[in-house]
Amino acid sequence: MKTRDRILHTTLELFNECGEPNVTTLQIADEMDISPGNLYYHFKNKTEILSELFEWYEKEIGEILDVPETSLDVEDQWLFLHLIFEVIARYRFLYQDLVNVMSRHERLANKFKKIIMKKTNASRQVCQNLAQRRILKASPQEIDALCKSIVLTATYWISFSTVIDGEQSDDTLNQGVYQVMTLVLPYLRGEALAALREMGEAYL
Amino acid sequence: MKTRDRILHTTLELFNECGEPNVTTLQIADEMDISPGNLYYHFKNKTEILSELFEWYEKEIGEILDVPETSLDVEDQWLFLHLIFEVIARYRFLYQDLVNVMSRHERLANKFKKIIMKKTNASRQVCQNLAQRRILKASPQEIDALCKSIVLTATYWISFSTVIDGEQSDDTLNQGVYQVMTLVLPYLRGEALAALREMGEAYL
DNA sequence: GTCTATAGGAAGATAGAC
DNA sequence: GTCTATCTTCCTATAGAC
Repeated sequence: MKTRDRILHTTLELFNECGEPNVTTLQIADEMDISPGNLYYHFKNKTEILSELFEWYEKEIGEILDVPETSLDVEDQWLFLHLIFEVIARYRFLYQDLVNVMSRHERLANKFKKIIMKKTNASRQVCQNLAQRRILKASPQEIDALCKSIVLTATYWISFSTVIDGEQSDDTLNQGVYQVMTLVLPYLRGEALAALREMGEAYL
Repeated sequence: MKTRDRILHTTLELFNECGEPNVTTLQIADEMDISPGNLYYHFKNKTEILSELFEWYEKEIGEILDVPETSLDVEDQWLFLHLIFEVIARYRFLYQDLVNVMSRHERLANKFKKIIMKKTNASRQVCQNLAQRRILKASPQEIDALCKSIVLTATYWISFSTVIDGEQSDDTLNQGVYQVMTLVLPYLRGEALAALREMGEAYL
């Protein structure tokens, strides 16, 4: 792996572990056993590293969100949710210092906002589709509020469980998926409700 | 007002506006037109100011949470929720850089965790009470998950709306209360459901 | 591409006069 | 109680040799 790429990977790891504001360029260089001068040969400054990591994130999340969800089975939609959670976990440094990072980088803030919108729209499509197929019963306002709750939960789940559990464990993500399930559950009817309840058991 | 108190008030304002990590002791002193030396006469360091502000927060939130909620009418419980949101808004700097601030202050992290637990217990009591009175219909697991969602939403609502709306407006808090309402709504039955729906209209 | 050395600056905190 | 001056430390970023 080229030095430039190693810098990006090391930085991502340190950001996730210590929080972006707490990581210095010297620390990154130290961790890799290169000199700070070398780091600055590859990147103009810390912001440039951050921007490139954000592009990685944008690409990965985009690839998932761009799949037309309406074509999916109900079960597949939980897989879809799982994939979203996994990307968020991989770039959790963005979420754990969200307001802070975004307040210092206006360009990223706008892009991030768009991604949140995209997520909200994706979950709205899923819900409306389920409503049409009579699997889910909810008014348009209820669907709007539900989707907001889904995105809010997905956005902050990892931070929240870090606060209450101290550290993340292996099934932090599973619990997040389960938590989103419980948001949708009361709106489901008949056999879909039973099926989801059963799936939920597996997560407990 | 004594200088010591002025420092605390000014700091709270700056923390909420700029984020705790972005506020320096010099900035606080400048804002008040005193010297940094004077500030350090009243407080040993920045952490000591933060700790005292946290004690304010702890006291204010404690006073609300210590009211026995089970004695309240359903309508009063929304007022209760509103009061919680107001305190969170007054100390929003804690919430906007939650992971960051807590990772640098272990003592505060433990206390904050306890407050989250207290909030979860309070909302569980409310829900169980409503369930006993047959106003709410949900299994114990459902109540657990619901309460987690309520606390998660209350915790991150202000941050979330900052991200999606850019700035906070006057009814950010109202929208937060509404959002929590929509979490509870699908579990309500009969006239309580209708009453809450009606209340919800007022918030839209 | 990589290193060493260092400039330049910001932030936390202290000393000592008034 | 308050000020000015200053120390120290840490971090970003650059210069110049190899």
